[in-house]
Amino acid sequence: MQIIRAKKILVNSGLEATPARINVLSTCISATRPLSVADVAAKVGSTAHLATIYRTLEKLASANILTRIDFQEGKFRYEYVSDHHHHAVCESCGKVIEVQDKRLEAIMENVKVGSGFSITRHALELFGLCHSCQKKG
Amino acid sequence: MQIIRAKKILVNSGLEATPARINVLSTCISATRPLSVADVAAKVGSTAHLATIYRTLEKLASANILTRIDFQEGKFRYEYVSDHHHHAVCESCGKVIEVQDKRLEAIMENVKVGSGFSITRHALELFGLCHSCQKKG
DNA sequence: ATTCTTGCAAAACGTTTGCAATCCG
DNA sequence: CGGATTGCAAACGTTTTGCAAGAAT
Repeated sequence: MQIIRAKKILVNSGLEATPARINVLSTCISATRPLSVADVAAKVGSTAHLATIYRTLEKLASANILTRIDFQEGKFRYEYVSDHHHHAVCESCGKVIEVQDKRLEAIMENVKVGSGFSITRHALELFGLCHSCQKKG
Repeated sequence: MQIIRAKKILVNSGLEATPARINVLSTCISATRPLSVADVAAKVGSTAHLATIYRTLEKLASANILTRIDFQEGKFRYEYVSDHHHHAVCESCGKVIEVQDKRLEAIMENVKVGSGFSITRHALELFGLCHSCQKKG
């Protein structure tokens, strides 16, 4: 459990450290992969209502404590991250691994878009088959 | 109108060239930006029921005639594309421009993911402010 | 005749919101 | 006290689905 850590993070960010928030955040910290709202709800049980989870995750994302991630499933996921990275998602079994490529980031930094856009964020997700699903054909 | 062209594309792909499909596809071909299902529905009027539009767009995407795009709005968009490219979306006014970066593609081609993923597709979207919205500050 | 496609209505999801009760500073 | 947070229920927008009617091969 990451309850103490979650509490510190909340206080550090000037957010009230309520039980609901502590539970939601510590769940995200403990997770090994980006969690959907339903995932979080299943983990926190009755300690936080679904609507509260939505509000909490949104608030934590606004505070840059969590990152909102989109695997193009028709719903969002949230991840507790320190370093910026991307994901490769297996389209067969759903396995997720983190991907980092310095060349990628270097390019992303200075993608100069012709018509003068100023880019504030980007979303890059990779999709394919993981090692074991490739063998299963 | 791109009706004749739409019809040819459908036949070429072995799909029945029904009025509903022709209307949906020619609408996408004529579009200057990725269309949501509601966008398509507004354009085709009563020539295709909403459920039919969903089914048609999905079918066209499966046949690689359209690309399904996700601007993280809670809904998908569809685009008729010949060349592979990405998008920059203005978060203020919604303006969309196409982005191409050969270095980006070159890297994407051989992102070797440690754990042996084989990458079949990727999604990259850029978000920020367009030229005129930057000035409006 | 048999398969594919469509319209319709209903339902399924994910998400948001109004409001009253409650908690916290 | 006064503002922030929560639970609840209801609503919302997008997408999917079962089914019967219709069209195509």
